[in-house]
Amino acid sequence: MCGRFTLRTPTASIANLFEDIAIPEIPANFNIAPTQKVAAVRQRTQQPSREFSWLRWGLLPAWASDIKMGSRMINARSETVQEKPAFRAAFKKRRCLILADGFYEWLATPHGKQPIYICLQDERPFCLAGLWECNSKLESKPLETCTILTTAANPLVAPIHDRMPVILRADHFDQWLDPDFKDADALQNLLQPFAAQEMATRAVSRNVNKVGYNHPDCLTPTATQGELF
DNA sequence: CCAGACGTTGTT
DNA sequence: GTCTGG
DNA sequence: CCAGACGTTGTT
DNA sequence: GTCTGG
Repeated sequence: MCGRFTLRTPTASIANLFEDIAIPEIPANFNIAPTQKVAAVRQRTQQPSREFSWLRWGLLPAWASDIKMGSRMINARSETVQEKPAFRAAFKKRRCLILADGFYEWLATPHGKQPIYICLQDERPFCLAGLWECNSKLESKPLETCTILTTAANPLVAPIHDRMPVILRADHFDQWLDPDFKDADALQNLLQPFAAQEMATRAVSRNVNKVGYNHPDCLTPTATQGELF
């Protein structure tokens, strides 16, 4: 699954992914958690251009009347997302990209939970497949929220966890973002596990949840990586 | 018909 | 909003 | 996902 | 143990 991730790449490099979109300054965050604002790109219906948005992580359907519902909707299974009542409307018309450059999975060991950081081998930023919603029933201002799709773990991640977030290749951005693209099977085909040979894992400091979201020590390698599996 | 759920993960 | 269960 | 709380009453 | 908040 994906319950914590990072976005620490300098904003100028992130902007290179989207030449046509104005990207605001994005502070490095080494520990992005549910309910926080995540950096996203989306395209609204009947509007030609894409836009950058900050979205609250934890999808709250338009009809939800309890904000608690959103904090549990941090992931959507790609295998069932098109049918689930909480996600299917967003899947049809409100798909988005969530900017990231790595994510954490927690490996249970005899000595406790060991955070493992997973990113691309070249550590470049990438996009996670997301959905977004707008809810106006709860607060005076409309609340825009999102969720991250998950899929089966690839062979690199499988020893740590059986699920991983959907990473989209740049040549799939167009279809994923287009609210008028209706081919459900084609969309489903975008949600495959990312190539293991292009990714890397490393055990990192257990202080990831103590040192603070903006602290690079989140990614300090630990010495025990070889003993973990 | 109305009432109530609407989700994922990991663990047992 | 829409489906399921009673 | 993890960390932290997990309660009520009366008074300010 | 389980829920809530971040």
